[in-house]
Amino acid sequence: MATKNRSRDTLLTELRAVFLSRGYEGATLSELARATGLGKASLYHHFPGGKEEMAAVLLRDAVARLDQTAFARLKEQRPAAERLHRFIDGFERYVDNGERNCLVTILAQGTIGERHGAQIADQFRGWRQLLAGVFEETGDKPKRAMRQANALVAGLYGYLLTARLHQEPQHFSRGIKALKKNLPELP
Amino acid sequence: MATKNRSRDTLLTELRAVFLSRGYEGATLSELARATGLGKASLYHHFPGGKEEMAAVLLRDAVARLDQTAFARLKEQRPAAERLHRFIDGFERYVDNGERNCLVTILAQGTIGERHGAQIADQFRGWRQLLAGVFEETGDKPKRAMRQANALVAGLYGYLLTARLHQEPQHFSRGIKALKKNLPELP
DNA sequence: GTCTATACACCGATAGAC
DNA sequence: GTCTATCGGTGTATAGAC
Repeated sequence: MATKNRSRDTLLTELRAVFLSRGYEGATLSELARATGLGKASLYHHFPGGKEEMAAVLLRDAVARLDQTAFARLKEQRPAAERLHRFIDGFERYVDNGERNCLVTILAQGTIGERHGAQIADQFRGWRQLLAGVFEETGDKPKRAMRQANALVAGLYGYLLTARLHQEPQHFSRGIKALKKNLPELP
Repeated sequence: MATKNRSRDTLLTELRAVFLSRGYEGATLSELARATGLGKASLYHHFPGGKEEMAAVLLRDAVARLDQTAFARLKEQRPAAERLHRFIDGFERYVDNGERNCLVTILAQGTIGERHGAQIADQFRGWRQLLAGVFEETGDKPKRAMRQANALVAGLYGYLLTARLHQEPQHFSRGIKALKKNLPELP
């Protein structure tokens, strides 16, 4: 499994880079082929559905990565406050300290967003529930826990976006530090 | 299909809608023509530089609107805390209570972002300085004032982005309410 | 100012050899 | 699995009549 998936993982990594920097509509088959070192026809061997299938696969993959790298940490066997910190650390790693964007937000626009927007929304609502539950464990009442969950996710994505607008990757790291300060203290 | 006597503002409004929903690369001349009711060739009369000029004009226009509608309120002759509230209200209006996206963030990606990213970054750094100055007036020390400025802008854009991810426009309004609670109290 | 008609490059996608 | 060659369609952009 690991051997078989290694080359496909490499392929996905190269394709992901193109979609991240160009968006779905901006990513052309020529550029995708060049980035992978394959011919255009070869890409259709791996993705018979063409560009749209590539994006769909990468979207599912990005959601899985975000879940495993960040949100899954909220379910570990640890004190709630510690889980929150580890979640933020995971998100930081997912976006490579603010230097990489989140592919889910890129693909949530335009054609792909229209097709998979409902699924994305369901996923984020689930994550929000999970996060709010952890805040409740720290002592927050349900309503406040939900507000805290919303504020945290909005903060993470907001700093990521404004770091790009400012063209200052450090902006993200500093923001994340501030978000952590607002969290319940570690035991 | 719309009115025959269209002003330039009307034209820009129709073009803006297309770029907002499709992005720069996704907006085609055919769709831009259809949205305006003009032929493709007629668009080149108004924008000799074609699609790229349309985007450049709309980007400048969006920056000006954001400045006038939101950030300019930070310079009014009022108590600092009141100016902060009015700034947030202005931003809310700029994005139509979370139902419209900010064109600057849309065009900051892809081709246009590569060409105008430095200008956009300068603009946002200026706005950040302005905002931090107002926080200083409310009693914050420079370092904290800057953090507050960053947190506020990240919050505004973060709630705007996550509202779209959740497909819940109300998510934005609730988030804005929370942001206001963290502000210095009104006199 | 707006139109019709058109140029021509590139798009996504397929056929078929190897 | 990868390639070369090529398809039909659409993209941006222009020419020129009205």
